[in-house]
Amino acid sequence: MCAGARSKRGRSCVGGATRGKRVPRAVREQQMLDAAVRAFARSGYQHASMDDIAELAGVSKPLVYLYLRSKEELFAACIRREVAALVAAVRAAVERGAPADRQLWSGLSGFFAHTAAHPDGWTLLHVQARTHGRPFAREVAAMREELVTFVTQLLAAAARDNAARDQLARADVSAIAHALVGAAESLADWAGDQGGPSAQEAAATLMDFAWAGLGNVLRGEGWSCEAVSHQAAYDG
Amino acid sequence: MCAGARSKRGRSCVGGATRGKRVPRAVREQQMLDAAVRAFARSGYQHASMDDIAELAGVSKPLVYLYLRSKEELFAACIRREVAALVAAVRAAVERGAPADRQLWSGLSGFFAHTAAHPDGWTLLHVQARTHGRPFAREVAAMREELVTFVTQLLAAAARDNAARDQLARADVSAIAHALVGAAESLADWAGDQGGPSAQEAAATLMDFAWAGLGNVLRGEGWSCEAVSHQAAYDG
Amino acid sequence: MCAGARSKRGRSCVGGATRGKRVPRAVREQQMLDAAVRAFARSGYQHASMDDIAELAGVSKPLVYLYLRSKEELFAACIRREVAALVAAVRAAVERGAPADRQLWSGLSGFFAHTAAHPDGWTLLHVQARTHGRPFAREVAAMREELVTFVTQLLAAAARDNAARDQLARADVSAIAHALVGAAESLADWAGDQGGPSAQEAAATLMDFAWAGLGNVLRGEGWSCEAVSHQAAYDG
Amino acid sequence: MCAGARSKRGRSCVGGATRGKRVPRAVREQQMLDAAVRAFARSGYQHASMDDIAELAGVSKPLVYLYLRSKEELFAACIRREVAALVAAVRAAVERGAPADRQLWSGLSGFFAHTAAHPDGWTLLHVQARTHGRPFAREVAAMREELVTFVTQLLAAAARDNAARDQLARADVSAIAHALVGAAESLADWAGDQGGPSAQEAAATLMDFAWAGLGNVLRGEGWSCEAVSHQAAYDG
DNA sequence: TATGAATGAGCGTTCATTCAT
DNA sequence: CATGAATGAACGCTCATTCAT
Repeated sequence: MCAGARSKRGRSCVGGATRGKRVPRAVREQQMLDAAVRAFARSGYQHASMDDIAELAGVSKPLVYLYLRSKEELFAACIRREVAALVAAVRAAVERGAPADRQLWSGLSGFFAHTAAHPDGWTLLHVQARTHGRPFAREVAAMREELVTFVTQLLAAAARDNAARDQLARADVSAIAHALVGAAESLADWAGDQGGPSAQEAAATLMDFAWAGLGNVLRGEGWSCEAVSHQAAYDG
Repeated sequence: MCAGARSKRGRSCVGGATRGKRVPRAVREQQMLDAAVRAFARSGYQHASMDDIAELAGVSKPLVYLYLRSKEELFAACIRREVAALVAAVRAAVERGAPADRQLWSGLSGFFAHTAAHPDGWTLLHVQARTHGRPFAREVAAMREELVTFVTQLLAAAARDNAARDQLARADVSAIAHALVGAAESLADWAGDQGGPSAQEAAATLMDFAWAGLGNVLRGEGWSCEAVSHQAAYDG
Repeated sequence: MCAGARSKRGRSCVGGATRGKRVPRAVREQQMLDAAVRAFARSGYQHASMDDIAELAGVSKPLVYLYLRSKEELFAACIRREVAALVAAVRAAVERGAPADRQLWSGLSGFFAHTAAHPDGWTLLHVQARTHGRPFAREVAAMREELVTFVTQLLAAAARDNAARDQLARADVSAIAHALVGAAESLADWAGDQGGPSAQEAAATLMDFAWAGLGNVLRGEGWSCEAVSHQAAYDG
Repeated sequence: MCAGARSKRGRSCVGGATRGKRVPRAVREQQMLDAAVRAFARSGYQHASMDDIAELAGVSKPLVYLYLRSKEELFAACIRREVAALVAAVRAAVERGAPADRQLWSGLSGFFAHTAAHPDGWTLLHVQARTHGRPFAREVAAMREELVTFVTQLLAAAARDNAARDQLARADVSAIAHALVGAAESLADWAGDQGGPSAQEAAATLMDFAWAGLGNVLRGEGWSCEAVSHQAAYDG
């Protein structure tokens, strides 16, 4: 593979890309996106040059421009593809119709499994996209909001079954959802390092940790800085 | 202020900087760091040019190089300053000698208060520093590890008083600490947007949410995906 | 020629370069080297800017970098080309198989003819290359050593036929070769000025001057500062 | 010495310079010239910065400007000083009134002795001054012309005593003088390297080599490319 | 479909030089 | 006599982008 490549720096093409062959557009585009996601994730948006990406994709630079117009649009296309893939993975993992906690757990499992399986994609979304200009950050923020909304709905569903539902302000639920998503992201990063937990472990830990806290809040029994109620947490 | 400025693009200087005046080196350096933190946080490392920073600081570019050697060293100096400031803020906020939960709460309050008061610094650390090269990311990672360690110790202290201490694996505590820090970061970001909660609210929500979960884990009563034990969370 | 040139300073391109046309890489490279040799020789390494050279070559600056990587490599390429050309010219001029003196004379003729025909190249080697960094100087020194060695061999060949061969220390031959090459260089410089001799004249003068001195040394009849033997030189 | 120096790179001052002391102008100027000659010779004109020179001289930069106006004038002053020193050394070495060959020999001895004793000065004149702009090269060329003229006069004096004087064209003498000076320079360079000859050896070798050749030319018995007269050189 | 050739624009960096004290 | 503070101008180099084929 990568037969005709005369890579200046000896790098080979990504995936099964073979240089010089006539290949349908759709396939070439995916090759380019593969290369770009990898390059952007590993080198950063600025440091990854169009030359690098073209070479990694096994095509000439003008072809990249022909298909993807500009570096910004290429980056945007990468983000869109990875966002779609992550959302799809989470959606597919969620067990619809199951109780809220089970849905949350399955969604988290899917999330951790996907980020672990696609580290470059996760880095692209979590690290690179936020750093380079509003439009990209917005795209990721939109996805994040989608996830937060999904979590919020699950929390609301749980609350619906609960006697204390009225005491639950919408803002509280949102805040908890944000905290939960942030915790998940943090664990996903940590899981990416060596020494971190597996996807299953991460999901389990987070559920252990979060669900009780949620119940607590729903019952209106939150920890209070005024009270000495912190005793409640570890007293039997 | 900014009297003699002949800003090419009409931008004014940051802070109380006045262009053209003779100022002692230490003062100028702080002005430069102020400008650089702002520029880096808002435009990103690559997009913020040394020209921009110099102009924002109200000095000429060579002076920036004379005092701070290079763009990389300038960025590093910014990160170091902001890391030190954030760590100091948290340290100062923690009520030493208080019970673990109270310490955690006060630390979180300090954290949220500082990030809210210094949004550019927080963006620099949380968003920009991770993206641009290992050395910077390492510096921030070290700070993060320091916070995680601090949280871990608090959790361990809480566990020590608890009957179920033996059931608590070290890894679990670490994971929870990571989750907690991630949740805090997420809330700090959210609080930075308009519409987000205040520092006090964020700290309170997170404590509500986290402390119960922690107690739950400590009691070994974690949510389990096999059991229907999720009922326990919202059942009375 | 130099049709589309919009030279900022009104300078025209070197040689037959026409700006803007698509030209094969090999040709462009030679045009660039032509321009660079000229610029370096006339302005010096530091004073000749890459902008100047690009303009003189009738191309844009990035193209120079694309083909020749950096100013240093460009300079090195110039030196290598001129070294090769000078050595080739001398080699081609030498009449192999002829007696040593005839070989020396023909070599000198070739040397003077080439330096006179390529004054910029000669300046580059003799004046500029020695001044700017070890690697360049080394390259020229290597060529010089090659010439010195060649001369040394000729002198040794002459000595071999001579009865006094044993009295000739190796160091003496080396020293004479160095002196001879230095004399040739000096004459080449002088011939470059207006008013200087032609190549033929220079070669003849130097031979007149050198060959007798050489015979003298070979016979062990050198001038001596102690003796009044200087009389021998101008006495009949 | 060099007491108050806060050299950024730990370099000490040249000679006996002591930083910060009040020192008469003439002395300071010589310190600066010492430093500049050294810096220019070793780093080249461009690479030696005014900061380096000031630091090496143990003074602040503005003082250098106060005394020597500009980098170009500083360089010119260095050249003038070194030219004067070299010319003075040669003049002092020449035994006036002695026969021409003895004068030439003593002059050469003085030349080699001085260049060996002041390698930075010699490098400045022979390598640096020619490379950087016309005015400097002219200054050195003038000195060279002075030496060539002196040699020419000696040769002419020798010829005057010779029967064949009429056959000696002025151009020939000039050419021989140029060759001789070039040979001397080449030997001076070579003597600067390790492994090269001493001043005395260089002078002796050059006289051995040159004086016979000169006599030969004066007698009109030069080597000829047409004749097979090269035999004459090494035949008894 | 695919590419070799070419460029405009900008950035990081350096340095000779000058005030104000 | 001597200097810390400050800058205008230029240069090496890179890169996204576009023709012409």
